[in-house]
Amino acid sequence: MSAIEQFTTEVIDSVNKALNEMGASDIAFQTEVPPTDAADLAVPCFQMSKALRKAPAMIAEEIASRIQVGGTIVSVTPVNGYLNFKMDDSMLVEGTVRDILNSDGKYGAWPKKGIRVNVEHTSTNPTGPIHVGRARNPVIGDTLARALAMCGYDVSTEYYVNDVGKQVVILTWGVNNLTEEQADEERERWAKEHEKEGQVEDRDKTDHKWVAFYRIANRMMENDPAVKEEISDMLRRFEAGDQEIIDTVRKTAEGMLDGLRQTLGNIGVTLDTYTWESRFIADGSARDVVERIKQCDKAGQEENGAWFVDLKDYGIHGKNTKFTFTRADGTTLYTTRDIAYHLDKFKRADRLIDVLGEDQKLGSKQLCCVLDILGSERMPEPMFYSFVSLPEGKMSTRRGVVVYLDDLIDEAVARAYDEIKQRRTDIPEEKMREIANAVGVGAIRYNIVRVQPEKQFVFTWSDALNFDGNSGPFVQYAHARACSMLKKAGEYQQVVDASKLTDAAEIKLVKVLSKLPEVIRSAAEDRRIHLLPAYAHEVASAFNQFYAAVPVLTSGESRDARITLVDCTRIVLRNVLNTMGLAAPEEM
RNA sequence: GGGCCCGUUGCUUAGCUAGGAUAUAGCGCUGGCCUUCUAAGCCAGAUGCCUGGGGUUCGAAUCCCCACGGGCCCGCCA
Repeated sequence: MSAIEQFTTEVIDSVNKALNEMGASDIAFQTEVPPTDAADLAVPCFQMSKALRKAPAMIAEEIASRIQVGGTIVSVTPVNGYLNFKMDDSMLVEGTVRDILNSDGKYGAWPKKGIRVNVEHTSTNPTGPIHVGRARNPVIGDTLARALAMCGYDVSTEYYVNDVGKQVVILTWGVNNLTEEQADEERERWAKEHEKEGQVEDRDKTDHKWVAFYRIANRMMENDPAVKEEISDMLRRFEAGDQEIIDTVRKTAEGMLDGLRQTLGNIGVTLDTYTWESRFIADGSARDVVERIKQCDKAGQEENGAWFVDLKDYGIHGKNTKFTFTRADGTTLYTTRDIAYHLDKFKRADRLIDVLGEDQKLGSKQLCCVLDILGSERMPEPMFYSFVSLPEGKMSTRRGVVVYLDDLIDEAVARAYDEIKQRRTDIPEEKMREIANAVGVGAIRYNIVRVQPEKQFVFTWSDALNFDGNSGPFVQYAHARACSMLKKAGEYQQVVDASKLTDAAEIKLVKVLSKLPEVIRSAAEDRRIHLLPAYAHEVASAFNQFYAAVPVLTSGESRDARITLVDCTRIVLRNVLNTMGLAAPEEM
């Protein structure tokens, strides 16, 4: 048990004991971390007021008078109806420092739970590069997955690749029927049209190279009846299960995915499994879903050959209650396959989390309804994020109002490189590149997770490239600073001695360090991953204050204890950074 | 027309699920700090009718209702 947990337990026990003596044993109360420094933990007495028929202030006084300090509790004072408890600093310091040193890389982590969680994220259609709007998805998904792993879950991550349907078929037609010359022309035309946005499409990556084909194909389909017929024919053959077409489309999607995967890798996101949508057509499981729904009595209804389920009993309103799961020609729909996909995922994991754009809310709810109709006891847990827009409006690849993630990465890394180049002359070029990469990518990821997913997000370059204050680089810098001090320290004795760490800045720092396990728990269990950057900033900030307040390497008899504290801070910073998917550079 | 989400200072943001003590931080702004260990830093200061209106409560940024403003959804698309 950590020092803080011990303290909390003792506070609860002592209040319970006092209430017991007062003849009120069953009264519920809460503990909270007070906003003032006057206390480490507080118990508000307002709720007890009714049952005890006394004013909160009086209750607080009476309870306080019955509590004998001891153990980790060093004082208890009644203030305005609150019981303010102070914790013994030396126990906090020694307990926390010992925990951190013993656990090291595992500090903040929780014991294995033996529960498998599958996190599906990103899953963008393989028809073009990832733009910063969609970038919220991999960053949120990957961070959540890391937090869950720290929290003791067995985590797997998964990308659902959409290789079925009109979009990819159009792209496939373009890639296979258009020439490089046509694509070059298109790129030139596009570049001219979007000159002021500075958009280049000369990247040697499939996702960027192939958008030109995609755009031409879309245009031709609208204007050229012959092309339209050709594509429609491909679609028909695809749905009929023509293996040749299915394979060709799959190949295109795979090519596209190569580019997307590179981009994801560049921001530190790798996924364990890529599941192809076409699989659920090929293995017949989508068909099975159709048959199973049809057989549920209250469920399947037919209308002009197409089948649907009426969901009005599920709290769905208006015209959304009609959920169609087959076309008139008997073929399945995206959502039907998605049901098959979720049933498949349930075989592989105990809990499923889907990271989805807010446009998927209705679809996700309908999916859950149908799973319920099919008798599933488990449900996927969706996590939604709102869209990112640009100051000039909604992001749209077609209108060219878009910032590609690759461009953002390049820009951020370049800025980080300039920054290092300015301040350091002693680091070899290759090392500088490596640090610039860590810092640039860190700034991007941090900037995305720091905002609650459900909030709307307006992308600005100045925010995304912020390296100060509440930013990734700020935290990374604190880590690098700690590493640098440890390097300079040379020989020292690792000590756990609270009598040598008594400065207010030291106590404050230790208090902050002691919170990591609870932050990890809440980030994972409550899916509040934005707590991670907030906490990381708190640690870095407390460390910087400590750094300014107290000399470390030249501090005589406190030297070893302080260096040990620096090492603890280094461990905590590195662990939070890793949980957020940010690199922890040792120098910057 | 129906439904879901968001609305905190010049800008961005925490707190809201479990209502309580002076509402959290960052950017920007003003003024200080590099002969202590990395100034991507530290210190001090100014800035808020928590969108508006009702209600519940001893007490509301937090819960309920109604407006207003912004986003998203309502295909035999994916």
